[in-house]
Amino acid sequence: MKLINAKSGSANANTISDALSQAIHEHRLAPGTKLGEDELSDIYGVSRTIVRTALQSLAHHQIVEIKRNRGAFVAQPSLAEAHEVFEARELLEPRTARTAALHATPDDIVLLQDHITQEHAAMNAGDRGRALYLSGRFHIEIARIANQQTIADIINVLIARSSLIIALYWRRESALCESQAHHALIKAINDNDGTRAEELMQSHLVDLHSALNLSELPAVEQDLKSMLLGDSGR
Amino acid sequence: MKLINAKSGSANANTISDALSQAIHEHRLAPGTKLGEDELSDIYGVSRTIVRTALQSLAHHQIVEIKRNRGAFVAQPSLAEAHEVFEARELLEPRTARTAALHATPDDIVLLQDHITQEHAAMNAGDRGRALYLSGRFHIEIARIANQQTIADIINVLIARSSLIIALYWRRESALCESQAHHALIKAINDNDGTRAEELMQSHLVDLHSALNLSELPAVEQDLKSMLLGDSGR
DNA sequence: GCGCACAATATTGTATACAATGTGTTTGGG
DNA sequence: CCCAAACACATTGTATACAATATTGTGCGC
Repeated sequence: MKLINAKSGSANANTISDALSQAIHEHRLAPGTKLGEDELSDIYGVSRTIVRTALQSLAHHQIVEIKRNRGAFVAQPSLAEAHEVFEARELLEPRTARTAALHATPDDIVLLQDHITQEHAAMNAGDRGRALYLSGRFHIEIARIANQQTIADIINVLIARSSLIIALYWRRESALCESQAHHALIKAINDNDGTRAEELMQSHLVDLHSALNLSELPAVEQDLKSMLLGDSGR
Repeated sequence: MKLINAKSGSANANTISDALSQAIHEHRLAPGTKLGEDELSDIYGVSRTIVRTALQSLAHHQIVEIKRNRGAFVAQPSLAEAHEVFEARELLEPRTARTAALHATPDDIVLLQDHITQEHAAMNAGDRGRALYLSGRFHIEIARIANQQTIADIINVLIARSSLIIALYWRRESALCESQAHHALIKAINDNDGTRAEELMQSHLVDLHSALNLSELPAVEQDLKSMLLGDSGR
């Protein structure tokens, strides 16, 4: 496992959980990956106490699963969870986008456009993981603009889980071109057109949701089992 | 501080956080109360390690605030947070109630009616705290019936925070008679009337939200300060 | 050679010891 | 008598030692 920000000697629980969270979000850590405590405490130069705090924090966000006496693993959301996450986002985000459109200041617009620019740059640089991370941040930014910190926190968690869901269930056929939808959203927000912003966000989320593969995929830990059971060629 | 379930010797982090959570929900622990680690580890007969895990869990749910080098305190949501929490609930719960109405089985109805009965019993017994706790569980139960575990988890957190908000900002004039609204909701759900369930939940939440005191209350910890500054009489 | 039981190892769970920080008290000076 | 600085105390933060559990490896019997 290779992680950035692995400075030795001066990391606290937040920096570790943030680093892991970002790594997961950018698909540098795949679902099912074991996150050993000793391993992480070596990497970050802190005791297991701190590492455990960080892992518990990630577990609360449901992007890490802690199995008793087995350790921490990057979560593998089930297909049911995947649908639930997007359904929750569809309840929260459209109305929040409406509010954001009514509250947005010129500075906010600049910030959002900056996001898009970076997103585009990452995409052109071939760094799909970073583009995905940035597109998630875009959604959180909208909740912040709506002056709804509580909803922003909830969306933050849902987006982290969405990243795992995309890693597991994304259909390769459908291209992940979020920047177009985001661009349209910025325009609606800039025009203070709440209704349009709400509609755009709604359809954007429906698009994402419908681009998921409907068939249940085998979990990484289950891969071995299913392969040994003979269906390796499928 | 006096807490139930204080068995010595066999508690894990979950039992402690659940006990504290319930105590907070039932208003046996007031906002601002200091939750000392040694104190809790004595009460539950475990080391501070376990207590800290429990407190961190509650902090993630935002019903406990951990101040670095100062300790853990029962959270004191600001008025802005209070509004945000109810706005989030208004986005999530009505639509979820609709789904529940369409999914509910006869067993579910029985379970909900059971809830109401207990709620009523607690109210008659003068145990307002327990009635409040049960009424919260009622809302979570609806999300469960809607087959939306993710949303149920979110609502669970929001309701815990709502309990703190009620403790801080409730107007005494307005009676807290939720069982009527809940009764009407059960009827709509029993009739599989999704639209009506959604409407009822919406108005129920608006009622709760509008029953908050609009003026910011002084935080408990600030009481001392403001008294020492001379405005003791206000 | 195969399967099961047992032992060795590695990893996590818990408790405790020590360090760091904040709080309250006491004492000295004005 | 009041204020301030320094000290003592209490509490939290972190690291480490030990215990419990799961996993892996080995050897014995069949």
